[in-house]
Amino acid sequence: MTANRVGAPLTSPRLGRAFFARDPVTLARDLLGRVLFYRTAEGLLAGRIVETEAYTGATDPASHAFRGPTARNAVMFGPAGHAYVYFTYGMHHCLNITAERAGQPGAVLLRAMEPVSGIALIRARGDRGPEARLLSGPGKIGRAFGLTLADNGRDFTRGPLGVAAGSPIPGRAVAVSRRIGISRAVDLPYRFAVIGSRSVSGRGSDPDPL
DNA sequence: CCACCGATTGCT
DNA sequence: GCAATCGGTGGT
Repeated sequence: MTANRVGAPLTSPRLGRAFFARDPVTLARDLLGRVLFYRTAEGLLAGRIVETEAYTGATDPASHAFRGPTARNAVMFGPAGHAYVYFTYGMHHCLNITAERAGQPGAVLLRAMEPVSGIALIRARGDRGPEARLLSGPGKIGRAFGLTLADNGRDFTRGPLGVAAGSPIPGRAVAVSRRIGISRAVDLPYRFAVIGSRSVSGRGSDPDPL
C-alpha cells in the first residue's frame, strides 16, 4: 500500500530547533512523513520525506565530519536545524539537515520525497518520468529544488527553507537498512524508508532488509 | 601544486 | 556496465 501525500502541506506547524537537536539516527527516523518546503521566487516547492540516512559525525567513518572540521563541513559542527549542502560527482547537490548541538557534528541526508507542491516547476527544470519518481534520490532533490552551495548553512527554523510537522510514520511502516553509495561503515543500519512508497530511491521498491 | 575520488544519476 | 564532471581534501 502506498502512502498518500499529505492533504495540505503547510497547514501543520513548522518544526523548531528542539526537533532537530537530537542524535542523527533518531532524527533520521522521525523526519519520515515530515514535509520539506522551500518558498522560491518561482513558486512553492514541497515534498513529503520518505527516505533518510543518518551520519553520526565523529563516530561515523562515512560522515564528512569524521576527520574533523573543514571549510566544507563547517555547518555540521554548528547548531542543529541548518542545511548542510555538498556538491558531489561534479554535478549533484545533496541536502542534509544538521542534528545534535553546536560542537557535536551530525546530520541527516534527505534521500527521497514524494512530491507535494511545485510539480510543474520541477518538470520545467527538466525532470522527467512519473510524478512519484521526481524526487526519488538525493541528487534529484537538489536539482528539483534548485539547491546550490549558496544554500549551505540555511536555517530550517526560519526563512524560505523549512520542515512542516506533517504526519509521523509509525515504526511498523518504517524499513531500516544499510546506507547507499558509501564505502565505509557499510553495515550500520542508518537508512530509513517508508515501506511501500513508490518514491524511495533506486528502483522504487522497498529497500533490502538487513 | 597536483592527483584522486566521491552520501549519484541516467544512458548504453 | 559505465561515463559525466568538478570541488574538496590530502599528500608532495
